[in-house]
Amino acid sequence: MSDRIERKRQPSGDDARERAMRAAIAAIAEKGGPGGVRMADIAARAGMSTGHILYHFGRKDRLLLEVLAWSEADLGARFEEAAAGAPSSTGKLALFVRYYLPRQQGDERYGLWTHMFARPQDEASRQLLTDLSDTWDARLEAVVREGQAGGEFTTAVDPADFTVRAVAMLNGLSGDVMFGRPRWLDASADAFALAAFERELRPDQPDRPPSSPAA
Amino acid sequence: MSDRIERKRQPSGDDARERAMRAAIAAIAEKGGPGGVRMADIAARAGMSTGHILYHFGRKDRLLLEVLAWSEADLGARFEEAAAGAPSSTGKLALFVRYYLPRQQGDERYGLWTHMFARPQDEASRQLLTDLSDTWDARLEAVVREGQAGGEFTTAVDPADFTVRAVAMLNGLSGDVMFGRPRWLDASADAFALAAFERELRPDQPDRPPSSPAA
Amino acid sequence: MSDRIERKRQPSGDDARERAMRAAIAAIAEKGGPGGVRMADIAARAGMSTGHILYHFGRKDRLLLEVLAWSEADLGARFEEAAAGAPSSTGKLALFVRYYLPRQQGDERYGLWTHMFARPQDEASRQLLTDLSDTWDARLEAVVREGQAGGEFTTAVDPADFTVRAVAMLNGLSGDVMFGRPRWLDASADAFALAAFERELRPDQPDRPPSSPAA
Amino acid sequence: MSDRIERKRQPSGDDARERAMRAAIAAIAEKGGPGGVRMADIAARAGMSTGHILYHFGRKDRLLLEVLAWSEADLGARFEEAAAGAPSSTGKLALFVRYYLPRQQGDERYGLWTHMFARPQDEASRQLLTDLSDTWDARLEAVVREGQAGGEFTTAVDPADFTVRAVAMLNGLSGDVMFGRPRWLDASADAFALAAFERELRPDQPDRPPSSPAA
DNA sequence: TATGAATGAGGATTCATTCAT
DNA sequence: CATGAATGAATCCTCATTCAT
Repeated sequence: MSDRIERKRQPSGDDARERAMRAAIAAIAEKGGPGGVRMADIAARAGMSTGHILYHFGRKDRLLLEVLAWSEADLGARFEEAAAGAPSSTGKLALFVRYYLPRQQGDERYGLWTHMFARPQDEASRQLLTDLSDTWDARLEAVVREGQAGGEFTTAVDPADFTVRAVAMLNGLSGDVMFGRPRWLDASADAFALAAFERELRPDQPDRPPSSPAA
Repeated sequence: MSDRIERKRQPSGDDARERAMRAAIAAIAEKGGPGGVRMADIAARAGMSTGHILYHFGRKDRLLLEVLAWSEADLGARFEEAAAGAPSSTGKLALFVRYYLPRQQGDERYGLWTHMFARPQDEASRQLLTDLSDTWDARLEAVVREGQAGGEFTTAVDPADFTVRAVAMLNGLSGDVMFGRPRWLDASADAFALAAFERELRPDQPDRPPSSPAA
Repeated sequence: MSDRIERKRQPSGDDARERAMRAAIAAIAEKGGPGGVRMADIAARAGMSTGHILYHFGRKDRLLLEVLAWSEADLGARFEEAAAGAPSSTGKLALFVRYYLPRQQGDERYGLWTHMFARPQDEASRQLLTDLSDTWDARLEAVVREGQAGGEFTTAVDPADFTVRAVAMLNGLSGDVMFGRPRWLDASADAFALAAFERELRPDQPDRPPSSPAA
Repeated sequence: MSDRIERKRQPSGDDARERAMRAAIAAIAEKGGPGGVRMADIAARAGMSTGHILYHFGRKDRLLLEVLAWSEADLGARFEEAAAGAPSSTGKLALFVRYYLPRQQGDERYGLWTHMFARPQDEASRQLLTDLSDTWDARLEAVVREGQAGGEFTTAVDPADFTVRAVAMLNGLSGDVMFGRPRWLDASADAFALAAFERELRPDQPDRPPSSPAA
């Protein structure tokens, strides 16, 4: 994917790369978005010079892109590990929602996504972004198929179609959560989404009432 | 709502205000987003000085916010007019989708939304943004309720809950479309969304197959 | 020539333009060349902000170009005024040499010339530079033709050809003088050039010996 | 001369030095001047690290200076070899002009000269530059003297004086050619200069008309 | 010799915003 | 209302040079 991926864990310089990325994430969280972060903020946190950071990443947007890819890869791995230990597909579905939605208003991932999505990218970056998105799609679709195969989920739902709708909804919900839409201040977007998914995938379950926030 | 709304159609200065807003919309479309637009671009297009524009709007973000409110109000009005002439609730649903989703990659509305959502706003602005969103929610919910009342849509669906899910999905889809996610290059996000909504609201209809892009 | 020329002497802003140009000349002289001058130096000297200077000139090189044009126009005017008062063509020739050659090692004109000549310019700038050069050529050629018409100079010399050679030589000499080539430390490049020109244009004059520095 | 000159052709490191210098020349030609060339460009072309290049040359300007000296020495040697085989002094004169003037707009020598002349140098560098210039002067003067001794050139011309004038003119012409002064786009600066020199050194020759570009 | 990571000063340029007129 | 001159903070990025290995 990224042309740096295969160089990970190189003796010396990759330590610097990783430190820079960690610093960037922290700085973004603190400043409330990638736009508010200056290279100097990141450099200061990482304990290196801006020049050194640029030496590794070339330009700010490239750093941001790599940070996004890196943190998404990390989150994805953690999701998969958690999912591997889940007892049921329903459990995996719940984990997907939990890992995918932003945890809080300051969540740095979402800001990174919108920042990168917002501005025109070179083709390689667009591809990376697309790959990142597709990977999450694939994870969800796999959960659905597995649930169907195991008889947990109805086969009346087309997994691919469901996935597109579900991820789109999750993305939309993410925006609301990040903005602090009042609705999600006292209700859980997590629970809301999960309930909706379950109603569709497990229609015969004892009826949960439609979740509250919409009321 | 906005402290300017009530001054609309006032004799003189509103002409300038409107010219500025139209210019802003055009400039945003041309530059591909509010971030790429300078006050000077807008001023040039509007045929006035930047100073004059700021005289009316105070600061750039305020202008942008008013532009968003203004263009959403306009779009909403056009939707309602169109919906009023639609023969069925299903038709209104289709119109909602059509008006709500961005028409194309350069659509200036979406950029405006994400721009405003992205950065910390004063409370008044947050409220305006929330109102704007809520208004669209209300429009969709009204369509659903009307369809249920008329027997067109199933009453098994909770209108409020459906609305939240539907709008979230539409928002997520908007992001994909604006980014140019390959999936929506050859398939219609409009049709995809509409099909999904109809399957849920009119479950007994002759089965449409799940729409293609997800396949 | 410059698209600003006609706006000279405008009430307010042109004062700023001129102040900026004067400041630039002084700064260049002090720092020993345009390369060593920062916008901030110029701004400080002019008593304005760098932003204000860029507001008028757009970018550093444009400022430098206008400074060159402005100072050359001024020097040219002063030459022409002096020449008008000269009793003979020989006198005018001497004045040409005196005005054209750099007066000293720190002369800001020459640095400006080489700076602008050195880097790739847009077509408009190239044209301006060419015009500036051509104007000096024309001045010298006029002196020669006048001298021939008045019988002071031999008509055996082709004025256009002579001019090209003479100006080229003067340019080459300028480089030597600015570099501080030892030869011109104790001898006068002025006198050397003038003697050469006179030998060619007034061949029957009592023989001056070839000027010393070449010895 | 240079404190490195005597180490030339030393076993190991001189290979690296020479590779670096060749790379520098190529890079300068490509980037259109020494200013546009980064150490990294040179290093990449030479297949070594910037660190290694600096290890050999200490600083960029020093490298540039050595490149100039090296390429001038080479050019001078080639001129002398060619001149040795020329049948007449007139032929040698033509060769001098041909070797001395820049061959084309991108000629890397001229850019190097002006780059080094432009900025303040330490005394050793100034001396080297002066020596380099003087060497060319001496070459031309020798040709003139030889032509006079052989009866080819008139003895009415003082060789030293002529040389100073001729080289200055050639330098001035070089600037014009490098800038792309329109005059020399369709006419040959070579021919123009040579004609002028011949008219002076061989006054009784069947009259060539003054060369065209000046017309 | 050779590398390349690391530095850090340097500097132009951008633009929203202010304000005198 | 309207202008546009003036501000000046904000910041990315460049690149020669150093230095530990």
